[in-house]
Amino acid sequence: MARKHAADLPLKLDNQLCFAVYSTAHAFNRVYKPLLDRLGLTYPQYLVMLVLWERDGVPVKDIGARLHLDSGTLTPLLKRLEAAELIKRTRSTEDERQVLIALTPKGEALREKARAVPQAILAASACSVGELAAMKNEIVALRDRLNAVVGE
Amino acid sequence: MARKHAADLPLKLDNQLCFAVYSTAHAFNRVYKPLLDRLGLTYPQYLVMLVLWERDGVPVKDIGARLHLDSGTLTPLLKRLEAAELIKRTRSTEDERQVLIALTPKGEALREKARAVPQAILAASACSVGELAAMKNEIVALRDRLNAVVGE
DNA sequence: TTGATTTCAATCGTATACAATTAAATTGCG
DNA sequence: CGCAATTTAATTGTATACGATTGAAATCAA
Repeated sequence: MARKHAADLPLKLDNQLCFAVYSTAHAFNRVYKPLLDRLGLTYPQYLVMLVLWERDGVPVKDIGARLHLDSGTLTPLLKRLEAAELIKRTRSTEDERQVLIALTPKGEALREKARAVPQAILAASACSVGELAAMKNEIVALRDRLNAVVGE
Repeated sequence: MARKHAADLPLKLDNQLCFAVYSTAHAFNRVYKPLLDRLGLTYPQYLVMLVLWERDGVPVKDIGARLHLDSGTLTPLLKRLEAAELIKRTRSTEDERQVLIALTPKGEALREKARAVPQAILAASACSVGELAAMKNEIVALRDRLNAVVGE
């Protein structure tokens, strides 16, 4: 008996970086929710739109590589964006395996309304732009190390 | 025309802290997956077990408050842990609204196997304990500011 | 060039997440 | 006390996530 509690410290929830990241992702989601509701988007749908606003007419694969999502997640999500008339899905003629995702005019137009979102998030985080950028870089570096272990 | 691209920078995926957090949570998940498979747990199930290993016999509400999860998520998750014979769910006699969650001997025993997990994660993150703790504190501070905005 | 391999999206099954509703139990107020 | 308001889990419906499989298309190799 009288075993020291030290051995249990690594198992303490509050000591785990992963839980901090996991719960922060949820906290972000709650902040984004009312903003994205106005755009009629969920957060993953918003991420797909961000990718498309940067570059249009890309195959599903590329979106997946960018967001670390596979076709099992993206196919139904993209069908919902198509049903909302924000994107068009067309089989590539050069490579019939690929489905190319393009913005509709409505999807293009949504970009203007979306500009308000990052500003609101910045305000909610109560940080300077510089602090946010620094934290982002740290987290991305961590993410990349983790991904390297799993093998990309 | 000739509008500067500066206005688009906040909409760039790679500039967004939230995406960094979101994708890091996924990266963690991928690292945890093979470790937790050995325990027969998913990551959210592992989080519930961490809570119970700290304190046993708590109502569903308390677990939800700790993990920021509601009964819609926890009820089916806890039923699966009960089916796996890791926990027992019993209505409280003092307050029949509450369901108390207690570890079974099997659930208690799993704790020993779980000790290997945090070590493996530490190795995968390729950081010192001090760096991880510092990053965790920063992220938790951010999370708490975000939660304050939403109102808890 | 054919045949095996690989690639890509879709599909299926399981497991979170969360909003909204429900039902039962408890609390609190007049 | 007595009833309204609140609390707690469970339920329902929608939307991710991801592993595994499938089928079609493209590539590679012999």
